[in-house]
Amino acid sequence: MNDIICTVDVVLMTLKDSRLHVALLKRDHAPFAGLPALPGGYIRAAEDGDTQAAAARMLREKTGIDSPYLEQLATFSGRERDPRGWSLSVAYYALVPHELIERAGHPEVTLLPVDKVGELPFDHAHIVAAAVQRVRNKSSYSSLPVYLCGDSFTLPQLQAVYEAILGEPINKVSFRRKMEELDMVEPVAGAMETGKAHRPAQLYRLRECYSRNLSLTDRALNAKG
Amino acid sequence: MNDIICTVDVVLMTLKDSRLHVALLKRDHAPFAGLPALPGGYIRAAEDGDTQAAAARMLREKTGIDSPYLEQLATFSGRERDPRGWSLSVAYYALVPHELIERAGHPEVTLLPVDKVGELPFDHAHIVAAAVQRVRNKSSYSSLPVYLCGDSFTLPQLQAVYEAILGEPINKVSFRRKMEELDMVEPVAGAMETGKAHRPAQLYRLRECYSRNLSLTDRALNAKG
DNA sequence: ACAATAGTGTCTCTTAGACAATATCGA
DNA sequence: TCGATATTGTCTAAGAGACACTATTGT
Repeated sequence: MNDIICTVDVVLMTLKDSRLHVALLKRDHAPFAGLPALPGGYIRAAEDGDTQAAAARMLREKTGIDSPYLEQLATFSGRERDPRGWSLSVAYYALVPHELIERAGHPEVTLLPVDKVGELPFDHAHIVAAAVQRVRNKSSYSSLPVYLCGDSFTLPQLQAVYEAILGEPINKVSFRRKMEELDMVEPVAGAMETGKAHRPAQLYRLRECYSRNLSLTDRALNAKG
Repeated sequence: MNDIICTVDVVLMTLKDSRLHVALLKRDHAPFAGLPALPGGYIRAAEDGDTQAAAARMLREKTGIDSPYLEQLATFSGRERDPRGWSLSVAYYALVPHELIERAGHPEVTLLPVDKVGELPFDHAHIVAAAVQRVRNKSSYSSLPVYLCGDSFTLPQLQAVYEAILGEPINKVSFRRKMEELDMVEPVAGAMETGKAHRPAQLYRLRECYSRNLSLTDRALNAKG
């Protein structure tokens, strides 16, 4: 009665060498078996409560990661995108610290810089591009990038993360003012980053209340006009 | 093989009496036959190129409207939202001038203020709420509201539209500066709004290049902090 | 002339960015 | 002490909002 292929795909992103990377997996089934593609698969009505749950399951099964942040990106559909026929994929995106991927220890996961993705099966290159655009845009007015950091981090580190995503330097004073205003991080009392040959930096952590929700601002981080 | 119900739903909105309204239709099939709900229905793989085309078809068939602006909102899914079983609905939203709905002449279309929607079948109330939030948010930094105006309009009229959507007054000077900066409207040479007992206002129209694309700004229209 | 709203000039206040001064570590 | 980077203070410039003034219509 219903001849539509229903899938979810997840764009798992992280920061490595100060550049945004996307996680790809070699496909083990046709079509496009053997080619790297986004982790994804069929929605299983029997076991998935909704598409969000399906995406979380896919991420867990294929990469071993349980991401705190997993947001719906958009739905991609059409007759041409899958050689098997009319298909529909609900795409999600997740941001995690690099260590989390290492620790999950799924060696078949490969990380590719988002600007080096090139051709991918289906319309996955298109989905990745949409995800990157969403992350860039959302990072400019929210706390989204903290999900790329570990449990604790210094403000200069966090600023470097923002700069890596946005692709341009941010004024230090403005950045600190903005973080203050967003009120999303708090200093870890007494914890400093030591070992460097210079003044130690205060360690911060994400406030509990924002562990799965973003902190938003109506004024972008850097407005060049 | 695939037991997922695939549908699209459209949140068609307009401005009436300076308030945002949503178009609802009485359902003529079960489930919830007879109740007002969003225009929507099954995706037809045979005739719809993708979900966007399906949404446009739905809007055309059920309301007689061909909206210049039709954007994907999000996908709503789950086991519980439809009594028939696990379902997935790709939701779209459209903004049109009130006259366009009148002129289409589908009398079964009823307009309800978005804050008076109350209970609706499926999770349609939820979808409407998401659409309203999206429109409010997007209106604060883009030319989205011009789709609610007719072919030509005065700047005070347009400002009133923005104020109706955002729910708060906007500074007149700032608004005009912003419209200038967005560069999305152009004066219609020599055309003025006459007949009122005061100085006539210049008529404007949307620039050709923005007829189906938004003009964006990185600084919100009104920032209260 | 008067009421009413359109359109513009300008002042002030807020906020972003530049710059620089101070602080604190390891070597 | 020196080199390096963290953190903070302050000045300047750009943009937003307040206010008021001028313009143009119908009555």
